[in-house]
Amino acid sequence: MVTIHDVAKLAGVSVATVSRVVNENKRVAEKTRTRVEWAISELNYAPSVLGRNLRTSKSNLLLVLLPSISNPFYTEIINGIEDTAIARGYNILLCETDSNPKREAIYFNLLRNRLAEGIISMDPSVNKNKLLELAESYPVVQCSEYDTESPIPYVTIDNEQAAYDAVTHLIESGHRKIALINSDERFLYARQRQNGYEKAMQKHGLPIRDEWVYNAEHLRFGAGQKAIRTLLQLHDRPSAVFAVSDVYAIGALKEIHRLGKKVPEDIAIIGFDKITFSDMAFPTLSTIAQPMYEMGCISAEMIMDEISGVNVNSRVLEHKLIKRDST
Amino acid sequence: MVTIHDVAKLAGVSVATVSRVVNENKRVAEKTRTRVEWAISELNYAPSVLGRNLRTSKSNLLLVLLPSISNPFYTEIINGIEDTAIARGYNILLCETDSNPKREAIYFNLLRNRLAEGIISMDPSVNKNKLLELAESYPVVQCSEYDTESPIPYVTIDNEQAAYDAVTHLIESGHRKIALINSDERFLYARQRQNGYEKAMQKHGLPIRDEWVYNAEHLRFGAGQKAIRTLLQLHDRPSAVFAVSDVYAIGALKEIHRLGKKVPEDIAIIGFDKITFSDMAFPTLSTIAQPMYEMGCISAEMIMDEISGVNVNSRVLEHKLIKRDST
DNA sequence: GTGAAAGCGCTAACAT
DNA sequence: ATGTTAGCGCTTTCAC
Repeated sequence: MVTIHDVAKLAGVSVATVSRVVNENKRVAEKTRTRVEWAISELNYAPSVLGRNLRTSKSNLLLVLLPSISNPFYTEIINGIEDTAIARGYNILLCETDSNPKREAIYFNLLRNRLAEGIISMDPSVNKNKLLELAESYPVVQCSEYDTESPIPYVTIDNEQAAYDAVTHLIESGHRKIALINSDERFLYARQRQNGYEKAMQKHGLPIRDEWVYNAEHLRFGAGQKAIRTLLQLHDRPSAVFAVSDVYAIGALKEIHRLGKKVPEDIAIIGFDKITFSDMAFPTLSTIAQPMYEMGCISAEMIMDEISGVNVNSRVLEHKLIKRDST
Repeated sequence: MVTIHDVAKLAGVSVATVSRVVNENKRVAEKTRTRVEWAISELNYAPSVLGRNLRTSKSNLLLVLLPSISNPFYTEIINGIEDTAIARGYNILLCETDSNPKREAIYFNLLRNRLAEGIISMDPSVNKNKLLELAESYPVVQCSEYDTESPIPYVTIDNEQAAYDAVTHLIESGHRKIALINSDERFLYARQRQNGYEKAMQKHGLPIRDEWVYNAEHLRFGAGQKAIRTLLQLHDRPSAVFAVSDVYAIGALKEIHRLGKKVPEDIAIIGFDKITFSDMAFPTLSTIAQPMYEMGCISAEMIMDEISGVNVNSRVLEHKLIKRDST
């Protein structure tokens, strides 16, 4: 490995001068600078991030914590984070936790070791206490999922209102028996969307039956298929379904079709997120659009501001009802 | 930040002893070990990756280079890489290059700086020369895309044979006019699959018309939609299409449906990869299954073997024709 | 069994 | 304008 010493030797200067050139410090004579730059390219020298970090605690690296890379919802947020980070000279390190506390701990340590300068958490199953403890000493931002009672800044949408809008759309389309495919209630967004569902139903004097609320296990197409199978077997069958994720909704769409029924005639479906696939499904999926890309951009801005000592405020962004063929 | 010195002080020992305990070196008295361990947990100490790396060049970090996180094809490979790496104590750093040489350079430097110990490249647009140069000094493995003439070990499938199988399936279903939706011909897989397409056509004495070969721009659904629109406008229209990616095929499926035509009656479609969504599309997509997860596992094994000095050989894995409703 | 000290590559005072 | 040097947190000889 080529070190700063090799360059200094070849250029016939001290390591300090090389460091000055590399860091674009002004106080170097033009002639010296040229010679050093020549030596650098001659040796194909790249400064060690390790050595630099150790000295300056500056890695220009951001950690992004997410439960799984397989969900397209995160994919689009990440695009936003990346573009924004890159523009300000930061690079990101994607950390898939798989909801595994051990892996989470490894990534937290990366931050505590100053290998990264800040962390954006999108993991709903993150250990809230550990994250809070981390946030006391290091820059932390939460994206999408957050904690109502913690001081950690976040960017999100109004999940309750969004769910309310989705269900109201179904009601206004003439549905009275509306089911909910929810994910794990441990997650804040799941509870908030369930609240929105319930409020919309109550507002219109519609009954909520326990058996119409289905909690899916994993965030996969298969879970949506299983959910709709259960719902369709009910004695008192719902005529419409609100799924808290497009992934569930698309699985449901597929399964309904496989069973020879029609959407929205036999049963209407609305999803949540507006992932790219939602427009490729048959029929096209009505959904609640989250500004994923923007959420990514904003959380990246927030974390970089925090790092540079600027005060940041949480943000609640706008969602949008997208009416398509499934309702 | 808590350092090894803090722990040493609290435990009343030297930093060397703390280091021994942390690294599970045998030569520490039971009593001392207990006291040190107590101090560690008392202070919530986590060894600095930075300091350790600088000394040992051991980061237990793997770099994974990919063009875009949005393609589900990569997602499943990454799952395989992650599971395998984690099992052997490595963590991975996902690096999205967006086919941008500058970003590529940043990640290469991470390797040259020993911040990571090896790199798995899945980027078809990677700079072959730079990668080759890197491979002379550091562990490098290519996954899916590779270079026929370079000594860098790779894991892939037989793209030509797989494409041949896909097209043969269409021919055996009675099609004679078969179009190809390909991606950028700069990519090896694109050229190989085109070869397979041509060989299958020639083998059965079928004509290949230039206008039946469409090169899409970006790997997005929209590109598939655009491609099929062009193909359907041809005077001499193909009755079947082989798309080199499920993403193109699904876009095509959607567009055909939107135009009021039927698959496979009006036009048959076969894709490539077998991404999860291919089974959610309407109709379900026939495709060539790549063992993505396995490819990930094997490339991870390969890179870790390389790192530990074990000799590794390139691997060509089996593909499989999946007949579903679109053909 | 344990400690002292050198040194990994780098930056930033401080000196010249 | 440039060089000298301490020290970032850690591991690892080499003494004791």
